[in-house]
Amino acid sequence: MTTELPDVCEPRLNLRAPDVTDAVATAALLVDPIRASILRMLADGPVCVCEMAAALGARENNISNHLAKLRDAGLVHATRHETNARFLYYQRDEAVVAAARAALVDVLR
Amino acid sequence: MTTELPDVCEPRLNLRAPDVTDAVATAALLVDPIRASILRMLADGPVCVCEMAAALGARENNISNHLAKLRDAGLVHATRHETNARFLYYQRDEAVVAAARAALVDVLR
DNA sequence: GCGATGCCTCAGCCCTCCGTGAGATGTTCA
DNA sequence: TGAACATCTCACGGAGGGCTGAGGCATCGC
Repeated sequence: MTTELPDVCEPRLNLRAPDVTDAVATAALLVDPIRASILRMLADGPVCVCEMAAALGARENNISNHLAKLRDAGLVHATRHETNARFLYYQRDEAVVAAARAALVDVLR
Repeated sequence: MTTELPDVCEPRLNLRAPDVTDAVATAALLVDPIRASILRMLADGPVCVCEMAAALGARENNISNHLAKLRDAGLVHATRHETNARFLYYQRDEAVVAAARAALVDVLR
């Protein structure tokens, strides 16, 4: 990459717009503090909805709304607890998370 | 990190909320396609406002509004062209960009 | 079975943010 | 000097997204 300013006085009108759709979609998920906190918490292992609600000081249906968006994006999925199936434990899909991370890093690299 | 579900039937109410303020602030800048495209374009070297407007198909005052937010965040700064001072060339502050990237990666890692 | 618990979905209100237009500043050129 | 250009700032109107409450489904303990 060139850190120099271009010599020409004429603006370059042939510059192409980069493709940032994946990075923007990921940023749209991270822009909410609750969703960002959820993704960070799940980096340390599975967490159930009521645990997230308690840790983040939010109501459970609010957490559930945000989890729906993360689920639709494929970043997380839920499994029921073996001995107490009332609890839904969420965990990340690390392959999708890695792709999302790569898209963000590509913009800021 | 543990990928296993916890054995206890009692939810863990002692989980702490992570600090995601820096990542959220960065995501708030990347969530707009124009700002994300600007940051990606500037990775290849300085670009002036009219060049961004032409490449992205947006009006110059719109680009300028977005550049103001990136400037306030310290991610970019402007220098006038030496031989034609009408043109403002923007470039990234790579130290700030690296910090923003690190904050995002920390949430998704 | 019945109540309590954990979680989900949906509609509604509210707030924030983006694009636009107008006006202002600074620079170049004739 | 005046016109054209490049850019900035601000106020306004509209669209999108978050929080809430109500209602519903599934599971566990008594």
